[in-house]
Amino acid sequence: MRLLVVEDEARLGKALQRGLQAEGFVVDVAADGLTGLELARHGGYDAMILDVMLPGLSGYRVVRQLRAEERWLPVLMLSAKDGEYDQADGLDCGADDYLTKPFSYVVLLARLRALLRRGAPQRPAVLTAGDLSLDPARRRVTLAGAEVVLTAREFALLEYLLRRSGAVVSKTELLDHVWDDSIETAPNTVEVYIGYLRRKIGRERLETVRGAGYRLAG
Amino acid sequence: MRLLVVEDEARLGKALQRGLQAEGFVVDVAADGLTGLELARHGGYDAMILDVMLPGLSGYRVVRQLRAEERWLPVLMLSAKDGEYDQADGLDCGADDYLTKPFSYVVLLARLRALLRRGAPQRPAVLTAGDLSLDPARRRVTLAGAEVVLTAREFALLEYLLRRSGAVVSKTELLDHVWDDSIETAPNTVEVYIGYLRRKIGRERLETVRGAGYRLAG
DNA sequence: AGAGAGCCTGTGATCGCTCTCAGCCATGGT
DNA sequence: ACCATGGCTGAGAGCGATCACAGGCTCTCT
Repeated sequence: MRLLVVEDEARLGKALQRGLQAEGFVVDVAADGLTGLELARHGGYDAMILDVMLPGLSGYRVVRQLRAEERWLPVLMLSAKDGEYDQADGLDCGADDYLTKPFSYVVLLARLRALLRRGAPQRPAVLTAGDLSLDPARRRVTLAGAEVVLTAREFALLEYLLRRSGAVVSKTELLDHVWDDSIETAPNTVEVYIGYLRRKIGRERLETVRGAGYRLAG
Repeated sequence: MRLLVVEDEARLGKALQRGLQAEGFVVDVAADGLTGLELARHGGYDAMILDVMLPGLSGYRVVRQLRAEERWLPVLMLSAKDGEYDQADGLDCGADDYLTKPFSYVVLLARLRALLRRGAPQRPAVLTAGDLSLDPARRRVTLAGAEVVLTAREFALLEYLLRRSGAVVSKTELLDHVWDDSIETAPNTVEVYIGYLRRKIGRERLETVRGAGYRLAG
């Protein structure tokens, strides 16, 4: 784990660096806001410990700037100010945690661990096959970059086919998984919706396997 | 946003509930560790405020159990113990933040906001989508720089949609997270409020996905 | 107590989606 | 080449989702 410590008070900076290195972290130290910001931008750190009172650029500004640039590395703020509004301001600027000096080293470590634990959020998978892609969360389908508008049923059908992309899927299987009341629904319904899909995503991508079902080009 | 408060001291629990509801949160309160754990498992909350000293099952155990079950909802711990090792223990059990009683309400709110931010896929202090921006801390919404005045419910709805910006959000999900008594409230209510929002922020920004829900232009 | 704001429900109209039906077409076996 | 089987498609009926409007209820502030 790589950490960036931005702290102008040399002694504290050194102490932090040594202590954190002893815990197995790789630690760089910057002594002012501007170099801190620059390093945070391009240093590839896993988290940042940021003093508020800095020469040049305050800690508040550093976080705000980082967040404005859509950089989301975890930031733990350090400050001598312990007023409730100072703390709230720091957090509302985009910091993830806030510690007031003097702080306990044990607490700093625990909070740092908590921050690192909450790593990058996993993004939901996007299903693709060739130039076709489907995003289940956004309910969006694109074909060679262009958006394709599908109805709810068409979407559900395509999603199922994409999950089995390349395999032959029978009409009964589709009725079971894409339609609610598979007994009541005629197999012809599937054929109809396959037809709709073909019109929207292109005929050649969705193959008929006579007597067996359908196959989406994988 | 749905919150779960687990606190056995009835007066503090009530006070928290009232205060947080005034901020637009949907808040449930549990008075002991076991019901708290059960609710956290299946309640679909966005975050949890958890007292350490609880009858039956301590707060430490509740978090540990939740994490063991791979449930990652953000947890803010409350405790009267302010020893550095108590704090470190709480965080190392899997809590995301730790506040010692007595705490400042302003700080609690700021830390809660930071926690919710961190849980979201993206985590700016101010939520934006295009020329629309919403500041949870200041309760302000601006559209292309001009302030938009929203009622409490409209604000909560927009905030939730913004946090899921780009994704399709179903009416039931909205009822769960933005409304208190989701069973008692008709889906039509959501439709009505979507209508209000559209009038205020512009029709084109808030798309209907028929049969699925609504999507805020991301 | 009264006024006003905000919140929710009920109703009716509209419109898009879903599915059925009936007939046509394609395929492959004889 | 012919037939049987299975697949495809255009048209349309019905239904369910969505939306807007209006009215009633409940709080809060004066």
